[in-house]
Amino acid sequence: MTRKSSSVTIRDVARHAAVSVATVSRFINRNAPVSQEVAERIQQVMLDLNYKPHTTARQLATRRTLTVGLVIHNMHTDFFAPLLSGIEAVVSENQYNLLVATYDYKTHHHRPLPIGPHNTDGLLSYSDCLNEEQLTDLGRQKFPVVLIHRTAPPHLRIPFVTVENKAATRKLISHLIQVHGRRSIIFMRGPSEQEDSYWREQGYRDALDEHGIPFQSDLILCGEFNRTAAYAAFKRFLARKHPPFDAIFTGDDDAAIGVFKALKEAGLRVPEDVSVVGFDDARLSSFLNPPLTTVRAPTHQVGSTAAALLFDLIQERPIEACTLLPTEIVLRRSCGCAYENPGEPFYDVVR
Amino acid sequence: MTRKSSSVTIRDVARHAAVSVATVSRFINRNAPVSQEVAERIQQVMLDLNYKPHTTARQLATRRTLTVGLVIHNMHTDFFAPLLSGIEAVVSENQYNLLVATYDYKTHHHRPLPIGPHNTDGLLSYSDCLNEEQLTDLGRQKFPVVLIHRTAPPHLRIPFVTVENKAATRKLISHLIQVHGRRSIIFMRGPSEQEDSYWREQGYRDALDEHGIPFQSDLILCGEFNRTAAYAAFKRFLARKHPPFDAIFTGDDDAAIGVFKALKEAGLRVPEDVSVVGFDDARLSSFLNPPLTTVRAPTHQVGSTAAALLFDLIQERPIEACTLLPTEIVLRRSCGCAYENPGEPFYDVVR
DNA sequence: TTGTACGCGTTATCAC
DNA sequence: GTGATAACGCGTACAA
Repeated sequence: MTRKSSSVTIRDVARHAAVSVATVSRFINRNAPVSQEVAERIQQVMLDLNYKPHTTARQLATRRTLTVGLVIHNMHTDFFAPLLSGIEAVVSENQYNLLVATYDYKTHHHRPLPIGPHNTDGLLSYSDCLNEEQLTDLGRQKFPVVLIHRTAPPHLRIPFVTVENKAATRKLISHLIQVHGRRSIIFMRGPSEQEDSYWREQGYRDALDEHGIPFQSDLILCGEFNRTAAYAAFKRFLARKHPPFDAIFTGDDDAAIGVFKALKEAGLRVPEDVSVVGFDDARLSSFLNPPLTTVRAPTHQVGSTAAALLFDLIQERPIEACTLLPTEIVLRRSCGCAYENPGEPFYDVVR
Repeated sequence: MTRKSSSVTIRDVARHAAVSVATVSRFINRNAPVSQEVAERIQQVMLDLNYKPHTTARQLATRRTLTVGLVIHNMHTDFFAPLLSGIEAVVSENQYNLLVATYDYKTHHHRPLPIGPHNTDGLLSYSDCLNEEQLTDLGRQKFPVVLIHRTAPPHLRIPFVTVENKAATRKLISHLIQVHGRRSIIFMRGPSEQEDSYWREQGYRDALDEHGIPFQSDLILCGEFNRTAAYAAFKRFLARKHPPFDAIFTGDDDAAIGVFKALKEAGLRVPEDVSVVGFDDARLSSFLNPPLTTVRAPTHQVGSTAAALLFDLIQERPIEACTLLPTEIVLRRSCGCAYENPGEPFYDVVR
């Protein structure tokens, strides 16, 4: 195969510096001593020729890509930016590259995963983008994977990072009951296979139990963690025969936006008529009208922690298999709380 | 060099199927006819062995990475998600991979660009992440680059995609003057080398001229397109001896959030005392209190257009060198407008 | 400290 | 249609 290549290779450098390619390679990778004068000569030639090592060739020779991948459903949520930001910080700190792809086995299952052992050294997978079969397959190859916002299938030892959902939700629902006297609290679920949603619901049920309030399946809606779906679901709920309600846990902050709109259209006031609370403390939540009471999830930290774990895995350091990051409730006005200190800013500028 | 490699290669497939690697390669790439029975045999062996072509080796042989890169300052802005989303859609549609990196020559200039000809087939560069020298260097190598939200240095033929800033800003400022009778309008700049900010300022000046209002440099502040910086800058402005003002163009929507807070703390009402307008129509802008009057910038489309151009470049199709996407003003309440139609939703759920 | 020579997994050219 | 084999650019035993 005779191909002309315009780019300058390590061979060109070696020839101009009158040394062997091995010596140039050693100089570049600093993995074996090179005499002072030879080093200087190579350095100069590299500059003159504007030599750049060819990443792909290096990858093939070393069998390492120095790249990690992130697989995620989509990028439309407020969740995405802080998560990616946390990941990217750790990745660049480790001098690695980051490949991102949107993928969901439910819609893409006919297609192979765009990111995997063939082009990365490790993978971060968000929620249920990958199914159990895919995870099993990766596990069998001992390919480094860290799961984000989901736990690992029991037979696989895949580390994961998620946030504490249950206790925080329980605390928030208890707050609605104890402080604001709410007793008919709607719970909006997220996407069906979402673990966060499952644990939040457990917290909700626990809080009801704790206060002797019977669980009513009529008060369970599906907001899909999404403003549009939540809006539609809540409109349908209002339109049909429904039990009375005085509060809503929207599932997440994005869904709260849709609920706000539906309530507004129905002429219901927040928080006077209905308390509304969310989950995540997204970037916009404190700017909603009224500001949203919610649970703060350390999304940036979820990303950085997951990435750090992935590097531990890649470098074969011992790791923590389960990471549950702490959350805290943030009381604002939508639940009925008021700022007692009038000097406290309505708008939080610095987060 | 003797390395044990656990992965199954094209050679293994060839051996098991009793054909040559060339035939297997042809079958995989469908670039030459292969007899029916051989094809079936290869297919079966590939399944049995769970063979996956090695991307890196393929890249080295073809000299193509099937990957494009995005270089961006940081991911903290609301701007980032729709931009990336637009890019990713086109990239995956073209069966390419996307490498993302945060980089800014002003802070990273000691480090080489993590993404470039060595690991991608093309580059998208946001704003002023790369300096002219770096762009010149890439241009010399005829490496495909598309700039986002900045124009190309005049001597380089690098296509770019940005939005119409000047006319929209002029229209918005004129609206403040004509409809709301504002005449002392603060203008907040963005980061100093930001071209968007420059053109928005031209639009501002034109609007003043048009209505015979003298330009006052005392009314020019620097909000940095950032809520925290805008808050601080505006607080300083209020604290010092300053001319009277009755409206503020905040530069972008993020900065408007900081301005909202500072006004609130100063006991000034929006829009009764001061009209506030932004630029971008970020995801949260219609949810602010009051909803923000602004200019809608098609950020998702900026991303998808830039990516599409990059593929044109890579595939050597003819391209449009300059793309200026249209913007439109969005009147909400912060300028003083009210919704005339009471049925119109306060919250826009579907964008 | 340096050079030689081979291997990494694939594509593509050539001959058959 | 098919097979043998030289690239692709670099890393690294091994020998010197």
